[in-house]
Amino acid sequence: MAYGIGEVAARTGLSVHALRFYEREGLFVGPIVRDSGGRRVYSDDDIGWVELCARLRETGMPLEVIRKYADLVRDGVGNEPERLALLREHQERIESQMRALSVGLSMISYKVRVYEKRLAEGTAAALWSSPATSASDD
Amino acid sequence: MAYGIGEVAARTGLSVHALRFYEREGLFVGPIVRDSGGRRVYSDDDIGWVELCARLRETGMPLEVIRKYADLVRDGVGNEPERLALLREHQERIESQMRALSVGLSMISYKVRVYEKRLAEGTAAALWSSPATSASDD
DNA sequence: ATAGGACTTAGAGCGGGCTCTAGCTCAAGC
DNA sequence: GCTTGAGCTAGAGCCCGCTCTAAGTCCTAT
Repeated sequence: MAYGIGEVAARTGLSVHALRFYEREGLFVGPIVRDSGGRRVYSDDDIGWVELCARLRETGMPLEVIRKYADLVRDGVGNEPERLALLREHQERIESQMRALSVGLSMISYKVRVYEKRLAEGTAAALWSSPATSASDD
Repeated sequence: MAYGIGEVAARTGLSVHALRFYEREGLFVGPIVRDSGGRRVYSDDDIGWVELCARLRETGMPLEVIRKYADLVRDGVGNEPERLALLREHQERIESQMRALSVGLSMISYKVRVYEKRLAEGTAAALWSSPATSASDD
C-alpha cells in the first residue's frame, strides 16, 4: 500500500513537519519514493520504520543515535553486532529511566497519601487550631 | 546544618548554575539565606526541597509546574486540594510515561532477540548464501 | 600581601527537537 | 477554468532547560 505524508502523520502521531524534518536529518534508511508531482509516497515498510523511530524517540533516543542506527541498517548486512550493541545500550538507558521514574513515582505517591490524610483529618481538625506548619510541609 | 552552593550541588547532582537558575525562576518556597558576604546558605530543609525538585524534573515535570507547586506551598495552608490535584496529575503522567517506556522496551527487546538469533545462526549459516534481505530487516 | 578558589550578578549563548513561514506547484472537484 | 487543499522547499523561529561568560567580591592559606 501507498500513503501520503498526511496519512502517515495521522497514523503515526508525528506531524508532517516532523516527518519531513526526520527525512532531512537522514533518519530514513532509503529515499522516500516520490510521485510524478514530487510528493512523498510512503510504503508499509516506511510506516513500520517511522513507527520504530517514534518508539525510539518516545523512549528518549536522540535523533543522532537513530540516525546512526539508520546508517547501519542502510549499510546492509555485516554490522549486526554494532546494531545489537546500540540497541542493548538503549535498552539499558530505558531500564534506568524506568527506575528513575519509579523512584519519583513512589516519592510522589507518598506525598499524595500525606495530603489525602491531611485533608481527611483537616476537614475535622479545622475545629481545633492548626498545628505549627513545619518548613518541610510541602 | 548549613551548606554552601557547591556542597548542595555535589549532594543533589544539580550544577551550581542550575541551582541559581532555579532560584531565579522562583522554584524555591522561601528566599535562600545569605551569609555576610552575600553567599547562599542552604539548610537541610532547603536541600530536601532541592531534592524534591530534582525528582520532579527527572520525572518530566516542567519548571513551570514546579514553580506553580512552590507558589502553592509558599501561599501556605488552605490550598492543599490544589497541591494534591497537581501531584495526582503528575502521578498519572509518570504512569503513562512508564507505559510508553515499557512498550518501547519490549519492542527493542524483541529486536535484540532477533539480532542475537541472527548472529548465532549467521556465524554458522555464513557458509550458505545469505537469504534475500527484506526491507523490514532493521 | 598575595595568590587561589569559591562565590556573586546579569545576561548571553547553546543544543535538541521540532514548528512555522513564504512562496510555490500540483491534482481534483464544481 | 477556477478554487481548494494537500504537498513541496529552504530556511527562520521558538521553547525549554540549562550552561557559560564577564567582571567582580570575599575568605583562606602561605
